[in-house]
Amino acid sequence: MRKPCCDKDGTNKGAWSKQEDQKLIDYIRVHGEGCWRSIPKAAGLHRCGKSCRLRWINYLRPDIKRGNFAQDEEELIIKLHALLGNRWSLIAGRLPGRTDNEVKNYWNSHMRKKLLNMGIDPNNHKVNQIPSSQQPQPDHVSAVVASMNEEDACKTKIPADIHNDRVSDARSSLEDETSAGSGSFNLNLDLTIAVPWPSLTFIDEEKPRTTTNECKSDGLTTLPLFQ
DNA sequence: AATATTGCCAACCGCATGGCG
DNA sequence: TCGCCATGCGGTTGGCAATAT
Repeated sequence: MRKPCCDKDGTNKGAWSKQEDQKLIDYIRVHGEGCWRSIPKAAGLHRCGKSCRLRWINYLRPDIKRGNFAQDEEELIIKLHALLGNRWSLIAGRLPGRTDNEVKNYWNSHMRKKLLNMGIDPNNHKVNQIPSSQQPQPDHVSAVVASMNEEDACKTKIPADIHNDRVSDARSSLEDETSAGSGSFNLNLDLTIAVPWPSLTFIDEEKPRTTTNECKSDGLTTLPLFQ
């Protein structure tokens, strides 16, 4: 039986107070991120390290972009989701200032519905046989999907592994998708995306995170599958 | 005005993974 | 090679606000 990630007794749960936020911010400003398990004690917080990490990453980090998603962000999410599946951290990594939790929530509450309304299955991005023709179209979302239907768009091979672990099953599912035959459409994978900013630590030389297939050039980072 | 329903989002939980001894 | 530990990730839940009845 796995031990709990932290001592459940004596730790606060639920919403964070302003005082707690401030303590965490102050601590990280001085000491930086790292060793989340020891941060609560060091910062004088009655929280588990996991909770601190989540709070910092999803809410307190100074570079978080809050508010509605822009049109191009939506388009990017759709493309990336078609490509990667529910790899929210990877998708968020391509959206400067957005967190995986935010992208996930936005997908589940907005995008999913939007696609369904358009007669598109949000899980596999296939157009349903009986599209809901009542929907007002096309907006930019349907335009994205339409672009994904273009012939010859899917020239790109999926690399052996993008992130080594879980992406591989996204890859296999994508391969199923793209090789499924005439029933499925091809995806436009021509995505060249600028490096989001420092939070892309997995390309940091000091922390090589198994993204051996990731390439950098001219200040842009492009996943091999997007090249 | 009161109650029920729905939607959103912050936070939690459990599992997977990688590093290290 | 194995086991432990810390961290990261994705799915799920709980609580609050907005909306409908």
